[in-house]
Amino acid sequence: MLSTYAGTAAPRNPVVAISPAEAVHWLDPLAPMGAIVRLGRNSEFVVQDEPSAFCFQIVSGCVRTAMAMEDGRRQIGEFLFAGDLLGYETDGPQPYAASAVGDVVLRRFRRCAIDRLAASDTEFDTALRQYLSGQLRTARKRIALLGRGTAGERIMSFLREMQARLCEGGATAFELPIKLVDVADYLGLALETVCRGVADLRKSGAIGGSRTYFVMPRLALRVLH
Amino acid sequence: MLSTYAGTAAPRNPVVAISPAEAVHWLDPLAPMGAIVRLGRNSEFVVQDEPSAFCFQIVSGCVRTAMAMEDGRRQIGEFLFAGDLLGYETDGPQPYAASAVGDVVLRRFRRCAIDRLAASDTEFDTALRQYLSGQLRTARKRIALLGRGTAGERIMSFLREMQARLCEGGATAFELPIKLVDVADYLGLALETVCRGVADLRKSGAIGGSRTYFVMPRLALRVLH
DNA sequence: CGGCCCATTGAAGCTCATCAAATCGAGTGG
DNA sequence: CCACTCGATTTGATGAGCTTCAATGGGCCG
Repeated sequence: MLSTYAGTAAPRNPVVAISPAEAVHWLDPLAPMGAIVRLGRNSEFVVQDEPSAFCFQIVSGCVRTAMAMEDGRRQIGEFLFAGDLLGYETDGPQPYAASAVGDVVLRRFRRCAIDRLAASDTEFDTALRQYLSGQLRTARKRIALLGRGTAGERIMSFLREMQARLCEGGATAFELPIKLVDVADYLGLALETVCRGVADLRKSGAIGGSRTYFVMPRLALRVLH
Repeated sequence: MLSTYAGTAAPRNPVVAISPAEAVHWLDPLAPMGAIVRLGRNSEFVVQDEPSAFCFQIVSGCVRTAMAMEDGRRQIGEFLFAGDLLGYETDGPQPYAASAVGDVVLRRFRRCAIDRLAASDTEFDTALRQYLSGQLRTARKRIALLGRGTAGERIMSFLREMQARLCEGGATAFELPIKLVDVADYLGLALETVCRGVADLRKSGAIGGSRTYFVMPRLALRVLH
């Protein structure tokens, strides 16, 4: 596992779009220093409680971070998609493990390479800071969701997130590449609760589609932001 | 409210301690640009959903950030104490309001002043990045706690946090300056649940003290990290 | 001494977790 | 093409943990 190739691939989901076709990503300047890594479904490439000198940019596919407790409880920290950066913020034992949800392609960097580039490249430095700020805002929204949101709200919020990540432009339909177990551990719910919640949303007409296919309504009607 | 003075005060709870007596904080280089603000109990100085051009360093006292929903539910994002920085990560409408728990003294900066200093001072830039990374790690621990922790675990985790913030050196006893309502909204619980949880911890001997006074045991025995 | 804020305790109900079993769908091999 | 298998989703029944509502008690300040 964790095979390494020399090569590049154009990252999707750019933060800065210069032109519709040729997307520029803030991590691009770092690309030459990155090794491409290809992983199969469920392979774990960051181990909980062990230090890791690496960060990863998702090139394609979906990655999850997960914190496990001794008694089997599990919390998923985030799902990452093409363009996202993983593992920068923790130097030392990693509180969350990271693994591939499906097949993924990653670009691997040493953490210090990022720090070094930040020290010399002001633009990159700003982008990194904005990235961290954004992650922090996102994490805090999730704190409110997990602290005070009902099961239905958590599920709807999750689906909106996925819509934002998985739909091109203003599209509203997507195929969810994530299993219910993972969704449940992401939302702090039981798998059955998620299943029932989704069924309820479908029966009430709040969303459309069936099984792993979702059709979201246009407007964000009162979904905990 | 929100009166402003020119003046300085030595920040407690430094991130970098050069000598025991003369503590140096990473925000110190910014101090000359900051205005001192004194606020009374419960005064709100950042309003939810409204933009704010300012960041604040807590000089003394305790501050809370809170997100409120239309139906009265409320989530507290964090409690901040002397030395902490608030409000850097969000430029634009603030998802969380900020208010004083008791009387507080703050130092106020423009957000752009921080960015400007970061661009010119490498050491400060690094410290800022480490600060953001630390906040992110903290927020993600909280996500696991709120997603999967029981009431008892949340409460114990909160008390440990407070011990870390409020106790000098290795002390284990502290007076909690925060009301149960706020603790409840911080932990995503009902205030009665917090009250009962604390009572249970006391009855079982897991902690000591009474009312707002807490005596923690020495070792961290299985408290969700 | 009275009023107020907050902590505390009790009782009842609801949401969600847990346990168990049925069903579905995608492969896989005969 | 169909039977079989395995992983995943779905549905049902029951119960635990937490919330909610209500009332009491305790400390502090005017």
